[in-house]
Amino acid sequence: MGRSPCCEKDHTNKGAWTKEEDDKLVSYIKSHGEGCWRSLPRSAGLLRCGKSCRLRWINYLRPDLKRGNFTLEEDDLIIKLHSLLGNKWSLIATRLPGRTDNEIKNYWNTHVKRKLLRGGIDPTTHRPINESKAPRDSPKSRETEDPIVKFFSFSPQMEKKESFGGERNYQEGLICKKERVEYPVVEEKCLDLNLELRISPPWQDQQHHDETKLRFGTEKYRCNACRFGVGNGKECSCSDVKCQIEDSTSSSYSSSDISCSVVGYDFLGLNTSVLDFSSLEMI
DNA sequence: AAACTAGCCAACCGCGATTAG
DNA sequence: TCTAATCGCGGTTGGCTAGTT
Repeated sequence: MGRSPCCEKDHTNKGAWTKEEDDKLVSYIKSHGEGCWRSLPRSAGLLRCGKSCRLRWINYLRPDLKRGNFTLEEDDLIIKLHSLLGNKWSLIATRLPGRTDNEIKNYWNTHVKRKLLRGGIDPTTHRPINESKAPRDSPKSRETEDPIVKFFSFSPQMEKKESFGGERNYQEGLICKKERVEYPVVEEKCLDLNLELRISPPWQDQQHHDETKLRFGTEKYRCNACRFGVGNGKECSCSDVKCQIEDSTSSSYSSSDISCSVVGYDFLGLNTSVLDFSSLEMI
């Protein structure tokens, strides 16, 4: 019973990929598309395991990969996302277009981790090292002290009473300037983060963008799932009014004015408007 | 110039979840 | 419903390169 084996392990190459293998893989995927990694090696004439092909494509050959050094913005974003998601590299990668989970993971282990440690930040907890060693007390104190909790302990839709001030503070790690701001605290929200994550790139797939624009004459009419790549595993039909109406994360719109630009999306289980990480102050 | 060390990163390994039969 | 393969992910490793002694 069950499926047939994915590959004959005795007859597969291992180790570094050659230019010829790369070419074969690229040209095969270009003409047949991604998917069915099991049968791909044989079809493409490669003596590789499907798993190996997939890895090579995703981490190295994909045309949309961004090469070169990480920018400061990417750096910050990685730290922020890691503080929220931990070692969920694939999820983090979805927020960094052109970067792969492997690349981010490597970057984290070789650069960011060290940088945080130098600054006295525990890269695992994202808290000052001294504090990380100390036993945690009550949930209440966590709510008031944990910068991550602080960040999510307010609704971004609430009006700011004061503009952000404050200074970058390495020792404090991801210290939110928001502690200086009077925000009504939305109780308990962050203590029980819904980690059924619906997180995805903030960027817009160009083709999708073009198609939508062509259809509506504007990119305005896009559901959140599409706008943010948040599909929740459901098939996207964003160009349909139906889809827009079913967009459960919408906060307010009328049928005559459906605009994703005013609609929130569900990030970490929090209904919120667009989450702008640039508003998070970090190192 | 040679030996050693540290950093980097592509690729492998093993595991859990999902899915085909 | 069960079994086994596939897929995707995170952790780890090994080889290459650059810098230092």
